[in-house]
Amino acid sequence: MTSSVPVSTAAASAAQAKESVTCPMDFILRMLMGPWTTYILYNLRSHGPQRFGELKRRVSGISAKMLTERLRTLEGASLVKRDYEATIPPKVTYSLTKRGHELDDVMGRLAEIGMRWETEDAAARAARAAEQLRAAE
Amino acid sequence: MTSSVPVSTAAASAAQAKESVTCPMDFILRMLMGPWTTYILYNLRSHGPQRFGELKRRVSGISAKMLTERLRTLEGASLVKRDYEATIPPKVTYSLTKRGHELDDVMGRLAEIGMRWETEDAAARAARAAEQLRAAE
DNA sequence: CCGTATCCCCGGGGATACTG
DNA sequence: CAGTATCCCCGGGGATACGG
Repeated sequence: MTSSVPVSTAAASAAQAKESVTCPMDFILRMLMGPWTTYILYNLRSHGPQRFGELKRRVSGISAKMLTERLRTLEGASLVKRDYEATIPPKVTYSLTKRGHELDDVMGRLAEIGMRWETEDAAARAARAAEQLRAAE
Repeated sequence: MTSSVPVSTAAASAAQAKESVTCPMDFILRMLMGPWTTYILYNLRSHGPQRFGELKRRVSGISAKMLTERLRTLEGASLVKRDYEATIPPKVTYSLTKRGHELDDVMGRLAEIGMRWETEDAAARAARAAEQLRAAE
């Protein structure tokens, strides 16, 4: 998700709405589609609540600016919770909200489908390669 | 999804892989996350196979360049099928592949969750507004 | 440690014009 | 009709430096 992941422009969304061809899952996908979002949610799921720096280290390559922006967005969508402890040094912990966990089974299904396709594609490639060899003989 | 939706950069993906914190659903989400992608899949689902111009009209606001690029990507991922008839004028029809339809139930679930959240949020806003009024009296 | 502020650059994507 | 080619511009996002 390094590239920009502008999902759709506001103008486009407006246009969609006008045409009343609105997509019910657009809102939620627009969220998931954000750059780095899946990595963030995935890490919060698999490693549990964690601090900003921890998360930043795990989602390798992300900039602080980007991570902050994504977390704020997810927070705004009530998918992620931010816990601030005003100790010195300060300690901020992020975790999935109840709503965030509602995506668990969908995420699981997507992961399952993704993995199945991956193996199917690998098998197809292997079959093609074998065919190539056979033809070459 | 008007904005650019570069999901993650190749570098980021590579970094992820290196850290072996790979997300199994990343591939598939990277696909769904592409700009306009959901609109396209949604339209192909609800209106069935259709021609380029038809699709372009429905996904209002999208440019020909973008639509072409997205369709090529979806084709490459075997989610969409392209049928070309060399008549004059030429006729090109796009439709979901079998694999494309494998996303149907996940899409359905996402749509359901999205709509539920929408109504929940609307209710919450209404409650808040009512509270405001009550406080103002 | 957890951010925000500033700067700057690159390329994504729209508009237009043109071809098969 | 279904694209491709060209141009051009805007802002997304990284790097750096700094504040709470």
